[in-house]
Amino acid sequence: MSDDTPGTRWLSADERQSWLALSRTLITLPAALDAQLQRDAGLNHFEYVVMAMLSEQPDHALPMSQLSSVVAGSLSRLSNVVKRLEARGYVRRDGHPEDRRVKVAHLEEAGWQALVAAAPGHVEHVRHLVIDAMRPRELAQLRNALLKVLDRVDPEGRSVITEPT
Amino acid sequence: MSDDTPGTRWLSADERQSWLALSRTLITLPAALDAQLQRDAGLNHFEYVVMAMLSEQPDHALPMSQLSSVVAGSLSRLSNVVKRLEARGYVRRDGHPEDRRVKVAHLEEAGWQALVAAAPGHVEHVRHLVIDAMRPRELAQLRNALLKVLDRVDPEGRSVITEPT
DNA sequence: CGGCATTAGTTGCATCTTGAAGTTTCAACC
DNA sequence: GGTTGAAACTTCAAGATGCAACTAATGCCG
Repeated sequence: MSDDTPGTRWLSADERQSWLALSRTLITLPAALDAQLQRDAGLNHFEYVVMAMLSEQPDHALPMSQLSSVVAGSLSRLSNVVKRLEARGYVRRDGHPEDRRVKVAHLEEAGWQALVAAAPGHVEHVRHLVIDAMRPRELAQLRNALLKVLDRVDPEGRSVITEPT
Repeated sequence: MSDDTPGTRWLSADERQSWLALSRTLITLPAALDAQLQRDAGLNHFEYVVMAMLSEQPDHALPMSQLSSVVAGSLSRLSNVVKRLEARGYVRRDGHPEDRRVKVAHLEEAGWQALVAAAPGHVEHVRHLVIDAMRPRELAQLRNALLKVLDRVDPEGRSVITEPT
């Protein structure tokens, strides 16, 4: 890129390399995750995350908008996904007794089963692609850096992710 | 997740936090990039990357399949995108004189102009979300970790990205 | 109470992506 | 030199996403 716009702070060679690595990861990794899950479990990554987050709630349930924060997706996207999962019998949507605007997504038994069936292969894959690809030290550094990015992307930071120890 | 499958090495708490941070980034950051570029330049991130990579070639041109490696996207996806860019007059596809199977994507003047117009805002945004969000040291660590991931995701490693210095 | 802004969620539409299948060209092999 | 296999692309149908518009319920404020 040319540097004829004095007002813009272009990236240094090092910064550019880092950005390219991240940019490439954003294009490549989701495709790899989707492919494995789709092939082995008939789910895409986002669907998996939605069910996984539900499964970690004490009662396997969460209102739609809270769920959308937890999975970091738009409410619109979540609504579509939950509709699909509901059609497969993986999830149910109940009304909320105290606030009739709220719909509570509830993981069904079949959804739990699908999750349990998909989890080992998925974890295996994640381990292979990320966790086992580097030393614990480097993994911690990765988390540290990504948390700073997430803080910029979503300043509200309703992230469930805790600070590194 | 339950640990009743002895054969699976589940993630430790630390590993899980790191994976969640990455997973969340994969969902969140592309949306942020697309939103800015779409709003300010009428391009999505992938379209931008395609034109940017073309612009960095000596002759502003590259065969489709080589381009698809450089941008790390599938050939099918690239074909669709280039067709759109061609319809806007941003790119042209020429035949290759020595191998008639090959189509060479060529960045047009209008595409170059669009890129030059979009770049400052995009770089600004990338700086804000990633580069300026952390210290140079941490940025280097981020790159180091992501390169290891990329090595697993695409073992062929036709990446143009060089090793950290 | 009556209106007004806000919150929760869904949906329609236009766009994008993917995966499979098809075309054309080249290379290799006997 | 024909056949077979692979490579380079494109295309099409099916599914996924985002945005904006919409409904509906709640909260608030005078």
